[in-house]
Amino acid sequence: MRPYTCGLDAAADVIGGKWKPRILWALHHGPMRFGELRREIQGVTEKMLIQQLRELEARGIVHREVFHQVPPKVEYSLTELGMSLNVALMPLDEWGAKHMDVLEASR
Amino acid sequence: MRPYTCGLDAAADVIGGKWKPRILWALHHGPMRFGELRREIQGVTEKMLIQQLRELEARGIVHREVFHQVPPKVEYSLTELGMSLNVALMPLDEWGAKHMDVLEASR
DNA sequence: ACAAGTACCCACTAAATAGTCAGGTACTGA
DNA sequence: TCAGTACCTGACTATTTAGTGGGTACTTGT
Repeated sequence: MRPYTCGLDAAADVIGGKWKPRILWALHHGPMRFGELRREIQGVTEKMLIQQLRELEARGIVHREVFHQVPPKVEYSLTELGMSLNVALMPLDEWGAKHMDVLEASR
Repeated sequence: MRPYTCGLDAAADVIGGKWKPRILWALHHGPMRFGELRREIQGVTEKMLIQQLRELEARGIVHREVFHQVPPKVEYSLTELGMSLNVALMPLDEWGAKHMDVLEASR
């Protein structure tokens, strides 16, 4: 595991993963339950969603809160760090949105 | 190949790949030859570097210019689109740099 | 003659990542 | 009792991504 060579390198490592950007995007508007996330991010399997959420949790990006209820309720939200990450991601989102057509065409 | 759901999704697809952020970072200061890039981005293999460069070229992010000389010379540089991407990546780089210590610790 | 530098390509393997499917608990409502 | 919801876990497979080691063609330096 080589050390990060620049901030971008470190950030890429955190958001790398097929579903992480979508998760971050979904959580932008507030806390969400597991099931809500699953419905929101269509195409993701339960397993992958859990896996990616756990990774983001381990990195301190998302917070996982279990409510001891029946049926069970688990809420995921962005931490302070997660929110600051999302802020840093905004220009990138705008860039992607702006050039969406060209990008769609070239893949 | 699902359509992009948001700009972030599209952008992540473009910069996704083990070496792409490093390449973008390296080209930030101007055009570079293949060999220079290889030396700059230590740890990358020739094959991966070529592969990722080709992908970035196909996406319109980098420009490849061949000089018909012996020994051969090929120069890679950022296109307008590539430069705008790099600008959008700057906050992310800063975020990564700022939280480098926490991020290093949690992997 | 021969190694070294330049910018690659190709076949193959290994590792990382993602997906499928079956299960498991602790309930609620019919 | 039986289906249904919510939130998972673990075994296994498939796909994608990355790495290894070889080869090309040509020239300059020793």
